Order: sequence, then C-alpha cells, then structure tokens
Amino acid sequence: MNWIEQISGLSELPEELQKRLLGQSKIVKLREGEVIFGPGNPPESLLLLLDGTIRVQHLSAEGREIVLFRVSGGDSCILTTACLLAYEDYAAEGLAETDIEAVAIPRAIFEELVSTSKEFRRFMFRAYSKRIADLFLTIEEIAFQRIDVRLAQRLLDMDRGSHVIKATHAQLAAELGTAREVITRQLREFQRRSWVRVGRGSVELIDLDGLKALGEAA
Amino acid sequence: MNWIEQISGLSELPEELQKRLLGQSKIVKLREGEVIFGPGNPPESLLLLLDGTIRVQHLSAEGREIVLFRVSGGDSCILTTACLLAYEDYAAEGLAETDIEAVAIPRAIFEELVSTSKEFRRFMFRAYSKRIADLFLTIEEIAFQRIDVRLAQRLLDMDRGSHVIKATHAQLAAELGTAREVITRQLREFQRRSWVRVGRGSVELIDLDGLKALGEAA
DNA sequence: CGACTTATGTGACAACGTCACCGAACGGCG
DNA sequence: CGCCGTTCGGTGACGTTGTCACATAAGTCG
Repeated sequence: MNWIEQISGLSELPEELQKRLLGQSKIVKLREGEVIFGPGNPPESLLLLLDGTIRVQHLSAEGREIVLFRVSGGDSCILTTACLLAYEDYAAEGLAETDIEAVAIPRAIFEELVSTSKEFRRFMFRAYSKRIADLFLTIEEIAFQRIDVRLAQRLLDMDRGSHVIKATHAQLAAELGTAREVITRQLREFQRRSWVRVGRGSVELIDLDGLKALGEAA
Repeated sequence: MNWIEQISGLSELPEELQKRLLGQSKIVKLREGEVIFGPGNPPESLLLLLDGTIRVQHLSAEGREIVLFRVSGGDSCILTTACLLAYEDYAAEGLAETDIEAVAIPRAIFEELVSTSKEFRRFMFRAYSKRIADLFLTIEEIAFQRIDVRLAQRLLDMDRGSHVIKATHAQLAAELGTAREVITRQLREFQRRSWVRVGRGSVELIDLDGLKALGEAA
C-alpha cells in the first residue's frame, strides 16, 4: 500500500527513499482506547498517523487531567512519538481515541532517513515546530480565553459530522482543564440559548452558528 | 575558544566534528534587550547559548503577554532558534534578558552535523523533547496551580543571588499571564507575612523558606 | 426489585480577573 | 527649584471561574 501521498511533506522525498520507507515500515492498526505511549512505556518507533485520532493528555500529580492536543490522520499527519525518542520522564500519555491506522517506522530506518534526506529532515523539524507552535496557542488560550468560548470551540472541534458529541461533563472538563461543575453550568446556559441539547453522556449541537459567534464576539 | 564542553551533550561528538563545529561557527554577543527572533524576523542560524538569559514570550492578538520559557546558559544550554528553522508564523519572540554570549551555527553546518552525526541528532532531539516536556509542565501549572504558589516560585526562579528582583508588577503579571492587580494584591499579602519587601520596580526576598513552603504545602 | 455505580444538579463560598478609577513616585526641563 | 507628563502601584466593586459538600437522577447488574 502506498501511503506516502497521504502524508503531506513526504511526497517530496526522492523516489528511491520513498521505496525504502515503504519497504521497511509496516502498517499497524490499533483499537479505540489502546494506550500508544505513556509513563512507563515509551514508544519504540516513529508513528505516522494515517487514519483515526490520537489524544495526548497530561496527568498531574494530584490526579487532574488535561488534553494537550490531538493528532488526526490526513490533516496534520504528524508524528506522535518521535517527541519521545529522546526524553524519558514524560507525564503525558497518548491513546487511540478511535480505531487507528498508522505507519510504524523502526528507529533504525528513521535514523537513516534523517541522516540521508534533507527533505525528511525538513519534514521532521516542521512537525516539531508545528507542535511547539500549537502548544503556544494552547497556553494562550488557557491563560486568556473565557471558558464559555473555549467550550464552544471545543464542542465544534469534537463534532465528527453527526452533531452529537458523546462525552460526559467530566470528560469535557478534562478537555479544557477545568472543573466538571463549570461544564455543567456552561452547558445549561448553552441549552437555555438553544445552542445545544444535553443528554446523559452526550451533547447535541443544534445551533452551530450560535456557538461559533461566541468566539468571534470575543 | 573551546565552548563545546560548556554544552552538555556535545562533548560526546567525535573529535573531528567538534573541530569542524568550532571552526565553522562563530561566537556572537548581544546586549540586554535585543530581540533575537520574533514575528517578522525569523532566525537564520542555530543559536547555542553560552552565557546569559533569553526570554521567550508570546504576544496575543489582544495585546496580552505571557512568558513561555527561558533559556539560560550553562544549565539548559538549549537551542533557541532551531525550533523556528521550519515554521514561519510564530507569534513568539525571543529577547536577550541580559547581555548574551552565544554560538551561532550556520544553517549549512547544522544540516551537515545532523546528517553525519548520530550524537548531534540525539542532542537536537533531546533539546526539542525537553522543550516540549517543559511546555507540558507550563500548561499544567497555568491550568491548575494557584497564583500565589506560581508567583512565589517565579520570584525564587528570578532571583540571581542578590535576593532583589527588579521588575514591575506589570512585568510579573506578564510572567504568569495574569493581571497586574492580582500581583499587587499577592505581593501585599507576601509582605504582610514578611516574606518580601516591595519597592517601586523591585521586590526583595526576605524569607526564602516561607516562599518555598507555599509551594510544598499545596 | 434493590444495591451499586456513574452522571448530573445546586448553592455557598473562595480565588481570580476586570474595570474604573486614584494618588504617589519618577524623570525631564524650563 | 517647581511644573508636568508618564509610569507605577493601590483600591473597591463586581463578574467569572474553581472548590466543596452535598443531593438527585439515571443506568447496571445481581
């Protein structure tokens, strides 16, 4: 299977290296809920995500939880794991939020590509930089953005077309690094404005424009 | 001048590459306050900091400001700029907080080293990973840590031995991504507890243990 | 049908951020 | 020196968010 073209930035690799990459890496599939890396089990190979979503979250000492970012197939196409090739004591874990299809590149091949291909290096550094830039934005959001705006954005983000989001208030709280009660109150307010309908374990988005407008007003 | 040994992780490079690095890079000095990179002027070479401190901060659209991290010579010895070799639209800027001495590695040499040396690659990836891990901690702190604890920690961090920190309340607020008034109130409380003495544009730390204890209690 | 477990609701209160001011301290400069 | 503009710090009122201690409701499984 030729997955190279699915990952933006790799199609510029010389034909020869593309072949080598295709030959030496293998496709892995993981099921929803599987832990991809985490404290205790650092990843051994570089993963390029083809399809599905990986959630990376951080668990604090006091048991609090916050979602740091997501990696999803196709669009951002980013490495998950390479971050970790070097640094040990990550308190972050990555887990499959959906069933996953990914390409695993063994460490040796990764090393080889980095050393031989200028294009591959560019690809890697771009991925790292993008990640860091994203984290900057996350920090700004957490520090300065109102919680209602953040919740509205996140709900829109999490929508996979069905306009129904399966998540408990506690899970949404972990998304934003806030408290469950805060989510409960905000959702009640959103419902009062007829933007959403809430059910046990789910939120249905009714008025997408209303939710979007909240962010723009700010 | 042989600066290699000042940067942990580089002394493992093969002798030959060390020489090449020493020959091809040059030492640069910058004065306090100079902007090293920022929106509009991306850096052209990789910088390794030998002495001094660089502050990296993020400016939001609404003019708010938050300090993301610092790079200081000797201890963390980290790259500043390589992050940026790849990604353009950083809203972050880096500036010299003190007079600076650094090594500038031209892009070509950087490329060469990454491609030829496994040790140098390890060095680079470690640096990136450390940065990302640090940002994770920053996020956790902003999201979950009380502001008084964060302020106390930051004051201790900023102390350069003199126990007097030259900073206005507004600057301290930018450090933590909070409001000036909050800093004013917290400092007043710290003073009431005889942990600090505040003056115009400066904070003198009196009871370091008191400040430290605040963090540990939580 | 209970007995549990999990999800959500609620009110009181504490912590933090925002706003609209104020006066004090500082830095020229005539 | 006194005047004046600027920066810095102080303050009270108030809105938002986080915390705590519960209560209630909805699913689950025997």
